[in-house]
Amino acid sequence: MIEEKKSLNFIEQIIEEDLKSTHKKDDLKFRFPPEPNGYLHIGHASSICLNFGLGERYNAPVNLRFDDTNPIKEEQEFVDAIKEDVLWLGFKWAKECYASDYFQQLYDWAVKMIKDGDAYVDSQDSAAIAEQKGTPIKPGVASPYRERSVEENLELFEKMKNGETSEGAHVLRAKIDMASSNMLMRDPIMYRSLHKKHHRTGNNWMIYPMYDWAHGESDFIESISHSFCTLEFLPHRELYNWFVKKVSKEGDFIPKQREFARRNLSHTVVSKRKLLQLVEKGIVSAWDDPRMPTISGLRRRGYTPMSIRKFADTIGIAKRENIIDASLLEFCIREDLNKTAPRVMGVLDPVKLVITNYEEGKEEWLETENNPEDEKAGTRKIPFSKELYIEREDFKEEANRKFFRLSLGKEVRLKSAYIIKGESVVKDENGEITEIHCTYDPKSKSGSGSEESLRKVKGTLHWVSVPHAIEAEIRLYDRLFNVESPDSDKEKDFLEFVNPDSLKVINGFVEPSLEGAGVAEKFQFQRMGYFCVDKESSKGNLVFNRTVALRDSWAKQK
RNA sequence: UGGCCCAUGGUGUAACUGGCAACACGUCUGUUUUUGGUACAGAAGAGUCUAGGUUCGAGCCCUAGUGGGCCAACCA
Repeated sequence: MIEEKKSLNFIEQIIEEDLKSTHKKDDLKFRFPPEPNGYLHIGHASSICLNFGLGERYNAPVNLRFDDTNPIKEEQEFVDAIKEDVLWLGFKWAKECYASDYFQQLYDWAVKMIKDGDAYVDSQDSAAIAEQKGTPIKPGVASPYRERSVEENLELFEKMKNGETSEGAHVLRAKIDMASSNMLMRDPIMYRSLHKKHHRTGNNWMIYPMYDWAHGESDFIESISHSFCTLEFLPHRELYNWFVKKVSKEGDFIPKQREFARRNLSHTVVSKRKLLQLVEKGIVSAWDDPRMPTISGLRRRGYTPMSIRKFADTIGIAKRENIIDASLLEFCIREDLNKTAPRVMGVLDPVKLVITNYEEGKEEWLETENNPEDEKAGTRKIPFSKELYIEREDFKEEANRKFFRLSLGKEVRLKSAYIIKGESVVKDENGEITEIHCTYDPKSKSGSGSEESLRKVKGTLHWVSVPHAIEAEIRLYDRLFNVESPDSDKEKDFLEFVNPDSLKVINGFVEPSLEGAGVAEKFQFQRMGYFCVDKESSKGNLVFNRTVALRDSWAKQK
C-alpha cells in the first residue's frame, strides 16, 4: 500500500529545490554535450541516462549538443557514432545542436566584450602566458598587452578571425583577475587562432572559441536550466558564471552548472585518451572491440540498452570518487538476458560421446523449450543421434560425490533427451580421451512421462548431435585489465596491466537451429553463458561473442 | 605554500536532525529445478575517517585534524 518513494539523488534534490524557489516546471531543460572526438563509453552512458532520465522524469526537453570547438580532434565520423549510441540507448533529443552553430553569436559577444574592456588580444606565445599565470600558490602577473587600446584589440581580433595573422601569434583573453585563487580566472583564453578546416563550418573561421567561452554561452543560448558536468569542471563554474553574466541582461534566464563524480568501472579505463591508445596500439581491434567499455563495444559484446540503463540507474549519481565493480554490470546484463534470450545448446570444448546401444544411423527430433523463463517463447525440435558432442569438462573417469556430471558407472540426463550411463573411454597414445562410450535408457526420454524418465539423476548435460552440429567460432572474453583500477597507479602506466588473455578464440559446435542466426542475435548457450552473434559472422561462418558467463557456483567450489 | 570538493559494510548508493544505519551487487547457507542458471528463503558483514563542540539527542550542524581528489593545456 504505502509506496516506498525512491530517494532523490543530489541532482534531483537541487532541481526540486529550484522548482520550489526560482524555477517553473516549464523552465527545465537539459543537455548532453559530447565532444565529437571519440566514441562514447560507459561513463558517458551514465551521463546520458542522467540528463535524458531527468528529461523523462520532468517531461523536459533535452538537447544533444556537440561541443565542436576543436577542429584538430573532431570529426563527422564521431558525430554519427555518438548519435547512433544515444539513439540505441533509447533516448530522443529535443534538438540536435552544435557549439559551432553559435560561432557568429560568440564572435559578436566577444567584440562587445572588447569594446567594454572585458577582453584583450594577447600577442605572446603560450609559454610566456603560462609563465605569467603563476601557480595555485603564487599570483599571476599582467600581460604587457593587457591594456591594449580597444581599437587595436578590435583590429587584431578581426585579423585573427580572417586568418590574416599567423597561427600562434595572438589569442583573445578575458580580462578578469590575475591574482585570483582560481587559476581559471587569471585572464583565461577565449579564442585561439587555428587555420584549420572545421567539419561543419569549413574554412569560415580561423579562430575557435575555447571550452569555457563556448559552453556556458551555448547553454545560455539554448535556455538550458541545469548544465551537469563532471567534478573536474567545478573550478570552471566561477568562470562559467562570469561569462554568462557578461553576455546576459538583467532578467534573462540563467543556466546553472552543477557537478557530479565521473563513474569508474573496475578492471577497465574510462578515458577517451586511454581508450584511443588501446585502439592505436592494437591492443584491441577497434573502438567497438567487445572488450572495450565503449557503448559500441558493449553493444557488440551483447549488452542491451536496458541492461546499461539499469546499470546507470543502480549505481546512481553522487560526488564522491568511486570504482564500480564490473560484477554489477554483469548482473544487469544477466538479469535482462535471462528473461529474453532463447536457450540453445552449444559445446565449446567438445569430446565425442558414443551411445553404444543406440541404433546406428537413427535420428530423432526431440522437443525442447526455448526459454523456461518465458512460456510464450514456445518450443523447437533438436536432432539426437548415436554420436554426440559433450563438454570435455563434463566428464571425469572417476569422480567424487560433489561432481554432478558424467563419470564411469554413473548416470546423468542429457538435456531434453535421455538418461545415459558412462561405460568406458577410448584414449589416444597421449592418454587423452578421444571418445566416451555410454549406454542410454530408451525409456527415459524427456517429457515422456514414463517412470524411467522421472528418475532423479544428479546432473544434466548439454550436447550437440555430431552429424547435425554446426561448427562455429566462439570468442571468449575476460577483463581487459588484471587490476581493479589500472589507471590509478602512480608509477606504472595503465598499459602494463593489460590482461594478455582477455580474448580467447575457439571453435565449438552448436545445434543446427543456429544456422541462420543473424548479427546481434542473443542466445543463452545452456550452462555456458550468454552469446551474441558478432558482426563478422556470416551464414557459413558463424561467430559468437560470449557476452558473459552464467553465474557458476561449481567453478567457485572447485 | 594557497583555494575548492569529497569521506557511510568488500563495492555502489540511501537515511525527512531524533527508535542499536537501509537497498542493490558481491560473499555464504538452505529449498526448488531436466541449465551447479533462474526463482525462493535466510545469514554474515559497517556503528557512519579522527578529535572536539552545539543539542535531551548527530551519519546528518560547527571547528580542527587526517586521508583522497581537482586546479598552473592556445584540450574538453
